[in-house]
Order: sequence, then structure tokens, then C-alpha cells
Amino acid sequence: MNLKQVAALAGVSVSTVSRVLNGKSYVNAETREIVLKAIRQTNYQPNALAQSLKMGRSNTVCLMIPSIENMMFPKLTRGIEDTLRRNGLTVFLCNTDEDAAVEKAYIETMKMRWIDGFIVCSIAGEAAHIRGLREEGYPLVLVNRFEERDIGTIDTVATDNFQVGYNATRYLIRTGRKRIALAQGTEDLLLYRERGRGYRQALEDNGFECREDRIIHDIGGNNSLYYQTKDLMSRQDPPDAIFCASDPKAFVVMHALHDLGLRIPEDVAVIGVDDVSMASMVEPPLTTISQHLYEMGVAAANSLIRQIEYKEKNGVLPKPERIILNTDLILRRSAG
Amino acid sequence: MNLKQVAALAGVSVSTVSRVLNGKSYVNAETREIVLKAIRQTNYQPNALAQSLKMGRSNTVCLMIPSIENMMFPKLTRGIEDTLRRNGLTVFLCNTDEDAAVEKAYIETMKMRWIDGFIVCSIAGEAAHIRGLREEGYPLVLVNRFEERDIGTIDTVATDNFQVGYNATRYLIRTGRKRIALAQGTEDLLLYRERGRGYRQALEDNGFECREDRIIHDIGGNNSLYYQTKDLMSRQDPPDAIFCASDPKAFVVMHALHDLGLRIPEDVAVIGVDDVSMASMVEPPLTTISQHLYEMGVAAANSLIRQIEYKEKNGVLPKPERIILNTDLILRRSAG
DNA sequence: ATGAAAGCGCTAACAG
DNA sequence: CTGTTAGCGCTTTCAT
Repeated sequence: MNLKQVAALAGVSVSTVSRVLNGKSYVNAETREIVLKAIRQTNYQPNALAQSLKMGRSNTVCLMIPSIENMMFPKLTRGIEDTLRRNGLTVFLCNTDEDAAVEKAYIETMKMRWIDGFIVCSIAGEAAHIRGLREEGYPLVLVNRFEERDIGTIDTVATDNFQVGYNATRYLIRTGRKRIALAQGTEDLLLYRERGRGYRQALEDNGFECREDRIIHDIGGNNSLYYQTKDLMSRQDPPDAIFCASDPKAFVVMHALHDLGLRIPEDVAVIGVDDVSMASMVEPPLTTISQHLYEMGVAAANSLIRQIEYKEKNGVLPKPERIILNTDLILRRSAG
Repeated sequence: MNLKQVAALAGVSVSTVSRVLNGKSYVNAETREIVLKAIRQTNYQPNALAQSLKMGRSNTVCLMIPSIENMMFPKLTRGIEDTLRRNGLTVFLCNTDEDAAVEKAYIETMKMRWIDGFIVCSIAGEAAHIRGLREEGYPLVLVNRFEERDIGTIDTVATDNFQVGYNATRYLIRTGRKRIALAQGTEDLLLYRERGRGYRQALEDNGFECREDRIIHDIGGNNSLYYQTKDLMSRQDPPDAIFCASDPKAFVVMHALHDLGLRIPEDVAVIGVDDVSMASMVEPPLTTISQHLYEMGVAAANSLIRQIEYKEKNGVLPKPERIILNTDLILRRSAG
């Protein structure tokens, strides 16, 4: 069913039908009724592809993430999708595994579809193919993962990761812990470097020495973190608390602790970051710094919408905006 | 950059450029080189929207799920997306919260975009708007959630849920459990009715009485299952094992058990279904029936691709196919 | 207030 | 082997 057929049925021209459809122009009340009836009768739905082709806008947005299997993404994705949908935008889901080749291929596919913008959560290192998007005129927002150089240059949404590290560590100190370890994420990512910086600063501000041998690194794969935790705990003078730079890492650490027969929090307190849905379900329930992932998604989506609309109106992208989200300390039993 | 410009640069007509691009027709080797060079020079990428409009095919697929936050969907989604991407298809992610209004709105949006097909994991009850899709000629596959009436009528992908219930229960019996409870999902869903049927059958086959008061129901929201578990365990003659109809339910049940001070598996064994990524991480690690969710996604995607290709060739949809996946019992510490 | 027609970028039938 | 042209379905200017 297309415009032409509806027009024929109503006995008017296609332009008239088009006009009543998008209401931009005056149409005689009577003809409007006739057209409306024809539309109803035929159950007509406009062809979005044709509209996009004509208008140069697809009402379609690309969400690029390393993997939806990573526990932090479902909530974030949900916030993004809900918000975008309410604004008439549909989202293409692109899992990249941080494989630059996949990212590039997806970017090409999206460009071919005249995508309206990109929300990207996977930028690490150079990634010129991602950063270049803005220069090419595409609305772009970087969520959670980006570098210092991107701030002020590209729209970003993230939590204050220094505060995250600082507050978590400070809380551990205040509850009497003396030997606080850090289960750190990859320092290729600013967000983890910042959390680490917060950790060190809190230690320093409270007169504790920061011992590098109390920092273990989740280098991914093969349960490395699990074994490092076991190793860490079997040393002389083992930690009495572990700040885990993300909830998934905390789960691995707790798993290792359990297997060692250690009690949480009596022997060692554990605190995470994210507040993923499982955090309240594990034993003991995980004390964590909540990242408000859903809201982060909402913020990212809104930032993108703002760019799309601004560009539509002014032909250029607006000045980049930086959004920093609050965090909350969620007290549960694993620390406290 | 469009065909016309490339053609002008190469000094040929648009059709020649088009021809070298999709290689369907012979082009003089020399002209081909000239065109290829022009394409490279201009960094030309075809416009997928225009192609779709012309070809009546968008290379785009709709994935409709209740919510990506539900722990079983990330893996499934990943399998779907990986497979679809390898076949040149891009996926629209549609979270519906099982809200029929949202579902319908999404379906309209997708139709307007000339979507090539639907993968739906949210069908419960009537849902005529979903089932109607096939009659309207859209390739459609129902994953995991569907009813008896859909089998043979619509393409389906699922595990043998009767076996799931049977095997889980039988395992509990074989390991010496005597009073086996069931933490059941909503019986609005065939998949849970089947798991329940398997549970009852295994009980019967082994000479156990099936006591209805040992079946609790996850009616969603408000921690109902948590409190029901506590209630269940505080009765006379409490169960010594609980078969949970899904891993997320098992997590809630274990949480309640922990809070009751009960030991798993010494006091009560727990077994789940799904093998979501967290299953191996909780304490104690969860024994579960693996659903091979990633493979389920792969199978669903392949089923859809088969339909799309068949329809492209023959103009009609192929006879519906039913795919049933194997399961495996994953032994961990929560039972056994 | 309405219609005719151009054109978004592409493919394919038809001519040559 | 290559070019011309007619659409795919829509929006919008320009006439009327």
C-alpha cells in the first residue's frame, strides 16, 4: 500500500495525501476527511525507507558495545533503548568484541544506512575510526569509555571515576580496614586509571601507604583474577579488604575467597562498582558503588538526541557536552 | 558521494558503475578498472536505503525480547547477532517489557522499514499481532516462548523442556534427595508447564508422590519468590532439594536459603536451568541444566535466514521447521 | 487549496 | 558491452 494508491482511492493527488499525513500545510477540511478515510480503509503505513531517502534522515541510531554479555551493558542498553524509542528512534545493536575490524565494518554498514548517530561504549586507545565520526559530522556520544583528550572534543557520559575509587576506599578505611587491596581493571581504560587514582589518593589522605603488591590486575580470560586473588591472600600480611574495580571482578574475587574458606566480610571485606542486578543476590550481598547504569543510558540517549536535533536545525553539531553522573554507595553485607 | 558522481568521474554511465559494483553482468575489463579506480578515489559507499527501496529488502532483522536485562537474553542475543552479522544482516533491538502496546508499535515501525524478518522471544497468550506476522508473509521465528499451537505452524527454536524438568528432578532423586520442591515460573508459558510436567513425571516414575504444596510460583516482582522460599522451608517436613525452573529463580532461592542459615547443598540441594554466566560464580556454584543459549541464538538466526532466502527465491515462506536443542547437566556444588 | 513534477540514490529492463 | 530510462515511495517546490 503506497501513497499513490491511497490518493487514487481518495480521488486526490499524492501531494494532498502527503500533506494531510504530515500536517505541515493546510488542506481543506472536507478533503482531509476523505483522505483520512482512505488512509484508514487501506490501513496505510508510510514507507520509512523512502522517507529517509528523501529527508536524508533515517531515525535510526547505532549502539556500539563490546558485548552485551558484559554484565554492565544490559541496564545501560535498556536506558538507551527506552529513551530513544520514546523519541521515535530505533536502535541497531552492534556487538564488537572490541575488534577494530568488526567496529569498522559496522561503521560502514551504518553509514550506508544513513544512520542518525552513534552511541559508543567501546573506545580504547587510538580508535581513529570512532573519533573520526564526529569530524565527519555524525552525532556521537562516548559512554563510560574514552580518554582525557576526548573531553571537550566529543560528547561524553560517565560517572566520576576518581570519586568512585576514592569513596570506596575511604569507606573501607572508615570501617576499620587496614590492608586494602585493589582488584584493578585494565589500565588501558581511563575509567580504571581514575578508579585506581581515587584508591591511591584515599589511602594517602588517610595516612596509609599504597603498596603496589596489593594491586592485582584483571587481564581477562582464563580466570587470571581468580588465581591472583588466591595468591594475594596467601601472602604474608594478607589484605583485610579488597576494592574491586567492577562488580563482575568482585564476583570472581568473592568466588576465590569462598574457595579459600575465608569469610566475607569477617576476614576480608569486598566492595565493588556498578551495582549490576546480581549484586544483591550473591552471598553475601555485595556492597558496591552504584553507577546508575540505566540513567547513564538515558543521559547518553538524550545527549545524542540533542546533537541530532541541533544538527538538523543548524547544519552543524553543537559544542560537545560532558555529562558526569552521581554515584551512590550501596551498603550490603560484603563490607560493613 | 553517489553513483552518478562516481560515474561522471569515471566517464561512464551509472549503470556501468552499478554493474561493476554488484558484478551481476559483464563489464569490459578496462572499463571495470577505470570504474574501480573512481570508486576508490571517491571512497564511494552505496546508499543502503536506496538499495532497499529498489530491491524491496532491507537486510535488517527485528529482535523482539521482553527485556535485555533478563539474564537469559544477553547470551541468546549475542548468538543471534553474531550469526546475522556474518550473513550481512543488521539487527534492530526491541525491548518490549511484554507490553502488547509496545510490541505493536514496534511491529509497525519495523514494517515501515521493510524489515526482512522477526525473531521473537516474547510470545505468551494470544498475541495475534505476533502470530499474524507469518500470515502477512514475514519470516518469523519464535524462540523459547510459544505455545503448542505454534508448533508446525510457525518456526520455533527451543530446548526440550520436558526433558529439562525430568532430568533435573531425576538427578536430585538419584543423589538421594527425598523431598524435592519446585520453584516454578509462570504457567502462562508452555516452557514452564513443560518443565513442571517433567518434574512430576520424574517424581512419579521413581515412586515419589508429587505434593502440590511443594511447588512455589515465581509470580514476579516484590521478592515474592524469596518469601515463598522462606515460607516453604519453615514448614513441617521441609524439602531437601529445590528444582528451580530457571537460574535467576535459583539465585533468589539460594539467597533466601542463605538468609535462613541453611547450608547448600548439605541441608538443601539447589538445581537451576539455563547456565547463565553467573551460575558458576555464586556460592556455592550452581548445578544447572545448560540451555546452550548462544547456540539457541545461532539456530534462531539460521532459521530466519533460511526463511528469508527461501522467500526471496520462491515468493512464499517455507514450511515451518521446529528446532529442539540438547541440554546438558552441568554439575557444580549446589547439588551433588 | 490542490496538482504536477522533480529528485533522493539505486537497479534492471530495454536499446543499441 | 554500455547507455538510457523507468521506477521503488516519498516530500516539496512551483504552478495553477
